[in-house]
Amino acid sequence: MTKNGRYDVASGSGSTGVRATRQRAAVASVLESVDDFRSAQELHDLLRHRGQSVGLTTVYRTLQALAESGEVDVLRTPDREVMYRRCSSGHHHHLVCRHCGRTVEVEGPAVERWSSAVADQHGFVEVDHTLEIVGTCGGCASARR
Amino acid sequence: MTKNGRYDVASGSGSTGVRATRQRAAVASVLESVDDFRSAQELHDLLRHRGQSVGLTTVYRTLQALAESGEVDVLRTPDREVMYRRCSSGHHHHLVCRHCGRTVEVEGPAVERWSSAVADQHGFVEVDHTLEIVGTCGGCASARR
DNA sequence: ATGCTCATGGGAACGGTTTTCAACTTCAAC
DNA sequence: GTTGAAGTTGAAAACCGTTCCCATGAGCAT
Repeated sequence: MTKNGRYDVASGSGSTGVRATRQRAAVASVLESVDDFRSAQELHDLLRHRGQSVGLTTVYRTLQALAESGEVDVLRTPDREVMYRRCSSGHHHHLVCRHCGRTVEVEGPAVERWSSAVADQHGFVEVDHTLEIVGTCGGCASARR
Repeated sequence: MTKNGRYDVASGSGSTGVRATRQRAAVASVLESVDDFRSAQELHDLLRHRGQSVGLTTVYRTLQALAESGEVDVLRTPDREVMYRRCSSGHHHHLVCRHCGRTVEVEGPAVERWSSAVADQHGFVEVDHTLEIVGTCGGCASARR
């Protein structure tokens, strides 16, 4: 929520060649202002309407970087679009409303244990998993009744 | 494994306008002959090499139909490709090798219970979920050691 | 201020998937 | 067996999210 022109992105190190730019700050800030999953293109549009235009290419690059460093969560919609959302650190899953996109982060220690047990049983190693729960949230359910 | 030209696809009804064609039989049969996930394009190639060419468009259409009717499972790779695999009926999840694609179907009643409980807790209804476990299978693990 | 290096962004390229549409099959009815 | 209505096919073009190219621009240590 910085009001002036100041910003700081990944304010750390100084040795690794990662630079603080207006664009990265803008992407980080727009992510901060929404709390559901958004596609790169939607974020690009939001930025334009805010008067903080950032090239689409840059939006993609920045989101990828953020995803890689674990600062945003990634979700793939059925229509092959990738959605992003700032997230809390640590491993978690999502409960997403299929209508409005409302998202709740949930943890499932039991699931973690179960999946590694199953993998083990079948001789799989370096196991990873994806789990997303989609449904209709309370609001949307009453709205469309 | 029909040796002659005969085939039958969705041999039923007769009233709903769905027809038995060489192409649909070919797609069904190639799916029968593989047991890992394959992309539409891979299946299209396999068919060509078998001398049972089917247009790519038709392969896509047929796979979509099969997926819709629950006769094949669908998986989306990180690189936005959709993979298909014939599957057993009923709800299940997959343990997939990230290197060779080897796939094991697994069931997780605990996961089902957990996810619907979580959804309930947050007021979500009509809940669905996706869970895929990816890892390196025993074979690939030793091969790349 | 300078310069080295990294970052940006418009436009072209990519690639999986879907659409278009005219020619072709299937199959129920005769 | 023929016919004809309706479903099916497939080559090529369109689609569309994403990535690449590369000339220009901007951070930051000096």
